[in-house]
Parts: sequence; C-alpha cells; structure tokens
Amino acid sequence: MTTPPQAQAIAERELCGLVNGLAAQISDHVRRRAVTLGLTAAQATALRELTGPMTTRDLAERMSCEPSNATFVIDKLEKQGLVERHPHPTDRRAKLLVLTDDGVALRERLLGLLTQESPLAGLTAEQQRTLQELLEKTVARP
Amino acid sequence: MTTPPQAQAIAERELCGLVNGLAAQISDHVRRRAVTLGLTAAQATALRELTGPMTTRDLAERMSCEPSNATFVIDKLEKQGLVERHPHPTDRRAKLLVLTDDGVALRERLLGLLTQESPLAGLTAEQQRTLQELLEKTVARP
DNA sequence: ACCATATGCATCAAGCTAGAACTATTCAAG
DNA sequence: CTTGAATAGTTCTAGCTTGATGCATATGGT
Repeated sequence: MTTPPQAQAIAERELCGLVNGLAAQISDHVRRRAVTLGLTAAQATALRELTGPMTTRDLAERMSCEPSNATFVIDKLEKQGLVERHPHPTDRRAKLLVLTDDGVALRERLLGLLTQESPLAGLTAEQQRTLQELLEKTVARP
Repeated sequence: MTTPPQAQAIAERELCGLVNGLAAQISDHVRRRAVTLGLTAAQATALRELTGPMTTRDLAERMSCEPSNATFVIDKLEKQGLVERHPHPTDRRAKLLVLTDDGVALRERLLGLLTQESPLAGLTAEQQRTLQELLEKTVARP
C-alpha cells in the first residue's frame, strides 16, 4: 500500500506541527518552572545542559542554538554569579564554562523541578524508548 | 525490568533535548526555504498553517504560539499584501484571516519548497506513523 | 618558518516571542 | 434588560535568536 505523494507531504507537514507543538510544550514547562527560581527559559535550558565544564560551542550544540546566542545567555548567568568563564587549558581561543557553587546548587533545584509533571509523562518508558530511537534516526543526519 | 527513577529522569531530559533538536532542525529547514521567497521563518510558518480562513486565535493555536505573536506576524504578512483581516460573520470581536490571491500563490510555492529535503525524510512512512501516534499521545493532554 | 584558511568567541542589528495590560464584544445569570 | 465574567484581538516591554562582522588564535600546506 503506497501512499500518494501529496498525502505524504500533508502527513509530513502535520508531523512537523506535532514536533513543534511538543517542543513548545516542553519549552513552556521549563519556563514555568524556571521563573520560580528567578530564571528565564533560555537560562534554565543552559543551566540544565551544563552537565560539566564545556566550551561555549559545546553548550550551543546541546542547546540547539547558535554560539552567539549561547554567549548572550551565558552573559546573563555570569552576571548572576552562576557560571564562570575559565581559560581553556589547550586552546587560547576557547573558554571553559564552569558552574560556581551557587550554579551547581541552583542546577540541582532546577533538575528537581523539571522532573515534575514532565510533558513526556504521558508515555510509558517503553514508548519513550521508541520515541528516542525514532528521533535519533532523524536528528543524526550528516 | 524497572528503571531507577534517577535514570528515568536523565532519559527524559535527553528525550527533551532530542525533541528540541528536531524542532530546531525543522525550523532551520523552513528558514532556509523561506528566505528564497523573501519570507522569515515565522512568516512562512504562518503561511503554511493558513490552510483556509481562520481567526487569529486559531492560527496562534496551529503555530503553537501566543495570540499576540500571531498578531505581530500577521501584521507583516498583511503589509506584504499576502493576508487580509476580514470581519468575522458572527463574532464582531474576532477577525477572519484570509489569504489574498498573491498569498495563495506564494503559499503554493512555499509548500512545494518545504517538501524538498524535509528533516523527516530519514524515516519511512511506517516510522512516521509511529512517531505521529507517540507525539499525539503526548501533545493531547488536557 | 610562513601564510592561507578555519575555528572560537564576542558584538551588533533585525526580527521573533511570551506575558501583562487594555479595549471591545460576547455570554450567562439574575 | 443589566451586570459581571469570559473571550478576541491589539499594544507594549523585556528578553530570546539568528546571521553578519570582526578579532584572536589554531592548523595545515609549502
């Protein structure tokens, strides 16, 4: 049973809408939790992705945004004393982003909040695995 | 085999990152195609979702954004002569967004461009259906 | 060693986005 | 009918995001 190309195109557009919708829902979830900690959604996302010391470029990659945007967000976090820019040990162009003690503590609180009422809670662990596999197939395209 | 809650939380965060990443990829795809038509990504998304006459609220819903944002984007499309705001037949508060002839024509060209090299092309029709079902389960939460 | 090219980050302009505040209109309860 | 609450749309502000540009540093070819 082959699907006509036009119907296929429509289905693909709907799928885009669904992905977009879920992303918006996740972003909303982050935003609502973040404000209770005095953070914006972007700042919270950066904090969430700072799993350890990394370069600005690496963070931008994890945030799925441009490096210039990561610079902007890191500026804010730095002003709040949550992150510091350290010199990179081997590359003098790069900077290592390192959480301060305050940053680590706030990140812990944030992660705790984010696991509550996650938009993905409607799926079983099995379904989440399936979803993850499908998304990885799509995202990892050279 | 039950997963410990902490590992579950980490998996969920990774999943959020993947959803976000795919959404960013789709947004990028739209942006690259849109500029060739003199449109921004947001304008193109609005044009894509204007499948027929609808209210500002409906469009915002389809775009997964706030009505105030839809107003902003429609302003731009209206200035370009692609959309008109007509009075709603039964509700004098609401407005019906209607594509002009130019709008219809440009939308056709846009849809043609968007189906090329879609970020979802890596999945088979079968996988796309599975993905759609999973996303619908997640998005449609009262 | 030298130089062309690429990379990492910052800065800026232009445009997007959410949320609060406001007006006009609708709807429902009395 | 009147009034109070809810809804549709707009405006405004603060903050996010990209892409272009510039500067410093790395890297590879000769």
